[in-house]
Amino acid sequence: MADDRLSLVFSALADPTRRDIVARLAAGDATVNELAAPYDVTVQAVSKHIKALEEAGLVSRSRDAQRRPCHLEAEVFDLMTKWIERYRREAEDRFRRLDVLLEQMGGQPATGAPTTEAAS
Amino acid sequence: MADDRLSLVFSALADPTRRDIVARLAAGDATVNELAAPYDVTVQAVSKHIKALEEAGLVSRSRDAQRRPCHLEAEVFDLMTKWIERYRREAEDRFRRLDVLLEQMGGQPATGAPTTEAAS
DNA sequence: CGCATATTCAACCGATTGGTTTAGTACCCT
DNA sequence: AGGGTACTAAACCAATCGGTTGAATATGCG
Repeated sequence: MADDRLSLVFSALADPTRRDIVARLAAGDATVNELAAPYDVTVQAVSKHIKALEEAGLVSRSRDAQRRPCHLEAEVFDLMTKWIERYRREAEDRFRRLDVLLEQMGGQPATGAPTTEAAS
Repeated sequence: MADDRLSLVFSALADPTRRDIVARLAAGDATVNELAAPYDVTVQAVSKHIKALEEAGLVSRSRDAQRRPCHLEAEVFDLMTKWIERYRREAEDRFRRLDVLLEQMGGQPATGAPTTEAAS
């Protein structure tokens, strides 16, 4: 797998267990054991998932005795949203131009054309 | 790999070549051959990439003689942004509450606190 | 110290991935 | 019909993934 930041983030979130971990961390920091509890896989497997999230920059960890509390680094989400929004906007602009063109040609407007507050 | 929609979309975008294909499709529809041209992999490999994007719902295809023009379905991006924004918001709200709490306790405000127009 | 708890490391396993080559299908043109 | 172009399917391969078990490390507690 490519090791650039965006690839790491996307592939970290491609796994439902890891997305669930992120969702739970959004509600508050938690230790590996706490995070592992709800799943029916071993704590080692969860430890690996957390490591993947950490390498993607989505999670950071501190130390509290033998515990390693995990903390969600939500800023990394920006990297994704920026990428997504950029191309979504391009695609929608293009669609809108096409729509205008079709109207000028006297045809029906294209169906499902995104509006200015597209896909809120 | 999990086959729920969100997993398919995230893992489709975890590959830099596929992200590049999406970026190029945002500028306009293109055929498999056109898309494959810039990369130094075989057209079959690109065909597979496009299939992955298609299965994630990011790309649709029509038919034009022997050509199969690819079209970006930007609406699917919403699925991701919704997921991302939800947990980012939760995490930031939590961070802000902590920040307020620290101030009430007379300490320094936490550093790097997200503002209301967080990480623009 | 000795033991329990929390976490990681290492080795292994089957499934999946991204790539290849080779072959097949679909369509146009003469 | 025959041949070229665009694309997909199939079989294969090395690398990675998500999981396991078992052992190691780090810390707190009596």
